[in-house]
Amino acid sequence: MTDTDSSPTLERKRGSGVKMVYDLLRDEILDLELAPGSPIDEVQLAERFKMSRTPIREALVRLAGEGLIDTLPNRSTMVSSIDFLNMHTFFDALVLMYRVTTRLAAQNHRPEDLPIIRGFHEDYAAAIKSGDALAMIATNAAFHAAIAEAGRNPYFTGLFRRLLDEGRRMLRLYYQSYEEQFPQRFVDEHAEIIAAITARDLEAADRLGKAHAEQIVQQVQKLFARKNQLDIAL
Amino acid sequence: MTDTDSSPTLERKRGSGVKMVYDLLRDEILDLELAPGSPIDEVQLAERFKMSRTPIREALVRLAGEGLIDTLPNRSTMVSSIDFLNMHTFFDALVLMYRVTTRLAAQNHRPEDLPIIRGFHEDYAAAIKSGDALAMIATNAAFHAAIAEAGRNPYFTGLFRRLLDEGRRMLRLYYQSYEEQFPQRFVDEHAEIIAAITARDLEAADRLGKAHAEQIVQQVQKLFARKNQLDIAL
DNA sequence: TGTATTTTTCTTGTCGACAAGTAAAATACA
DNA sequence: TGTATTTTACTTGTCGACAAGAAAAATACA
Repeated sequence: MTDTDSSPTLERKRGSGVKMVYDLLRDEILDLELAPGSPIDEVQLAERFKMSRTPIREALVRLAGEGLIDTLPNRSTMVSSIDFLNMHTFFDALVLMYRVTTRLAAQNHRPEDLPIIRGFHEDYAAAIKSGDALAMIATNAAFHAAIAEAGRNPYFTGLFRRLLDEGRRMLRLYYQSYEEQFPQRFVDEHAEIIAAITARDLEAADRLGKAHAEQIVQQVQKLFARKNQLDIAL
Repeated sequence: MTDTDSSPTLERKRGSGVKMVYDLLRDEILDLELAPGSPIDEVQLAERFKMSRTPIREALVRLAGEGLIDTLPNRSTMVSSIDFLNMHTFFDALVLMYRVTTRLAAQNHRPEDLPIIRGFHEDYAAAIKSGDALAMIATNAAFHAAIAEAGRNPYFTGLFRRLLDEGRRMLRLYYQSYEEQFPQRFVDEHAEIIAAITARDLEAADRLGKAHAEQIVQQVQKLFARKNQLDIAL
């Protein structure tokens, strides 16, 4: 292995470019660094990442497949908007997935899953304590995603992940302007959920998952209502 | 608009190429004309469709996003295999989606949805009568997809459509060698489901959707068991 | 003859250039 | 001055060619 390469940062491994662009754009979209409706320009991205348009294009096709960007044929492509009118369909799906993934975790989890779940549980508790709203969102999502993985149904985990992503985007929109606390109660509920999963108590897991999801949805809706009220007042 | 074009078939509209390739390959995969594991060669497809590899590639990226093909980096890409080991996760998801979409249809359907649903119901009855197994699969899927649309939750309809696609592929595998009848009973159950939706009876819709789904799953599993038994005997 | 190494072949990944299509700008016309 | 039409500018879609990586084939060596 002769080390004659002089520019290590410029030379990426073949195929790593699309993944990098995909991951980065995905994060920027979900973190609202790229606001909904923002135009996405291929040549601009090509210059930014110092590669040709081809791999950029592939990343964009993937993102479009997940509904994160919208493409108008022959015209432009932009970050997809958040559909507030049909938010209830989102909440319906979210609650059901919370329920079913928690139940399946109680049924199908393996011993090695529990430490992972507990780890995210502690991260979440820490986020609550520190008052970092964005960390709360992230760790809560990670906690429930880990539970879903332990349930071992890829169809459900797939949908659930998409919903959590979309939720991340929506919450980010509101937490930009507010510092809000998720109540301590959520931490206790997480602990109960872990107990039910560990005990393989399907019914309890189902019930707790549903109740917890509805709590969260209520909290979010309360947040939205207050925000809208303020918007109207201003 | 001067009509100087001499070769109408060769000149496709800009952007229509990827859709054509995508749709066609998708159908071929779901109909098992392309068997699971079949290699997919870009240049071969490019020659077949008389276009460059670029639009072919875009179609393949889309198909990969839906899990219909698997790509080994720098090596090959092939039609994704059917996972028989974890078929129960597929059935779990399918039953739940049958349930929830039927319930939501009872809740959210609009008058204009019912004729569409009834239309597919009649198509299904006709398929049963004619004994055409593949038509049974297709019309049954169309019937339930229409119900899901009437439920108006894009998250659920999205997952459900994917599940129905995957089911189409699995059943196609078994109906290649067998001529099997779905019982007349399924037609009656469809009629009951329509009645519950029309009456906006959520609980009945939920119950019927679940029972119907479990019937179908049982039927399919029975089919699989007999097929496997035969395979062993041979 | 059997194994390690090199060479070849084949497929995918990336590139730069060009063509088609659309929106905005500029011009013509009333 | 206001509207219709042409021109321009810019973005996306497609192409052909080349480079990188990996498997298969061929060769060298014991």
